[in-house]
Amino acid sequence: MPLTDLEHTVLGNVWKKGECSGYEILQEFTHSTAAYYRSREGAIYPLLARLVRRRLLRARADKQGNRPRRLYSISPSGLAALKAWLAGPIPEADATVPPDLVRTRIYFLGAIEPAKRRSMLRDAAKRIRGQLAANRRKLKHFESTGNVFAALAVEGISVVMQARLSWLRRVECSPEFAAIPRTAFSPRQKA
Amino acid sequence: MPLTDLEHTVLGNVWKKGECSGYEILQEFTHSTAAYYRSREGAIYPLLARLVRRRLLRARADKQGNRPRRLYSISPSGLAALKAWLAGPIPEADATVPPDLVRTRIYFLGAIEPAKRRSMLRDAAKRIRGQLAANRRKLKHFESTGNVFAALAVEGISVVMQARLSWLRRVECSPEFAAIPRTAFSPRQKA
DNA sequence: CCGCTCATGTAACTGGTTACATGATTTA
DNA sequence: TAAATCATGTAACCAGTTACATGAGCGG
Repeated sequence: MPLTDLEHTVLGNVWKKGECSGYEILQEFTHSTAAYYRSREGAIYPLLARLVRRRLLRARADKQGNRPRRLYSISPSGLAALKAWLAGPIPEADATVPPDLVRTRIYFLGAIEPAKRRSMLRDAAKRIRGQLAANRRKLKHFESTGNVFAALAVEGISVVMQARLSWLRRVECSPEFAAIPRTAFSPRQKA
Repeated sequence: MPLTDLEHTVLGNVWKKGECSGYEILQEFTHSTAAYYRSREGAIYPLLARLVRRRLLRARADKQGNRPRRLYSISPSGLAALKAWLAGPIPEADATVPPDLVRTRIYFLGAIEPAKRRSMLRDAAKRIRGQLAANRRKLKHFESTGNVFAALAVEGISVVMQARLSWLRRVECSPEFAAIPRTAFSPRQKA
């Protein structure tokens, strides 16, 4: 059975960190700025056990430190699986637009009155700007530590967030955001 | 219990279409360009039944047409739920970066050799360009039918896809895509 | 000694996926 | 008449969520 996206991502994280505890991996996910990756213990610990069972990760007990913990490292077959995922063809689904619940809301925004549409847009833009600020800090950190690929990925986050913002500004200027509300059964109604 | 994102989206679709069959809603999802929304019968039909049970949708049998089918329409409380979702504050998670498996791959791209990195980027860019072309057709369609909010949403897709593409081009120009491969345990190694 | 972080789990649940089943009607 | 599409489901499964449990060490 093929690995899930989350499994590939954990595999990649263990490769990138080198030998590390489950808790460290967990932190990486819970502290992620991207909500998508904020996984919990209930996801990560069983997943690590799964990858060990499949011999993609190796685990050993660490008694050196103060607290007892299990240290994971990637196995040769794990590295092979990671490389296959990275070098293999991009699944068509991974190239489609990522889900965006703000965009989805706008698709249905005709259902509420113009004043509320505008406040919704302002709210969305404000939150996205906040995300962008946090992102810039992250980028600086990765650049200063020479983590080149992480920096490139974070740049990718920034350009997408900026694109979303500039699009929201364009939406705000659209005539529909001052016009009379359009109702469900007269979708062709024009100003 | 609050509605899921998919439930809100279906609710919105029924509002937008007016009275319609489960199959029509299903088509909307299976034919979506965004992989995220490509739900199957097993998701949509039980979901519709759930919304009917919660009185957010109404169902009636249609015997007029050739094939027997159930027609769904949004109820007053359903419309209220939709409006509350649209006008309510954007959850912080919905404002974070959408997941992007291409970006995730790039985060770990140091694991494969430069030649493979480049071919991966070319592959990703090619597929995203294909998506963009399909998108332009959709935009034209919505513009010509006066579906203003759908057109705005599709514009949102376009700007994000273009941002991803321009970012991929920048990544391709980065020195790491010609340099010697970086390994897991010497992440600070520089050209 | 109280609360926080480190550290590892488990048990119940559930939304959505996969895959199958069924039958009628239209189109080639 | 065969294939495609319309149309509606169900049953098994499973990854990930929610929520809880536990205990050790550390800082104030």
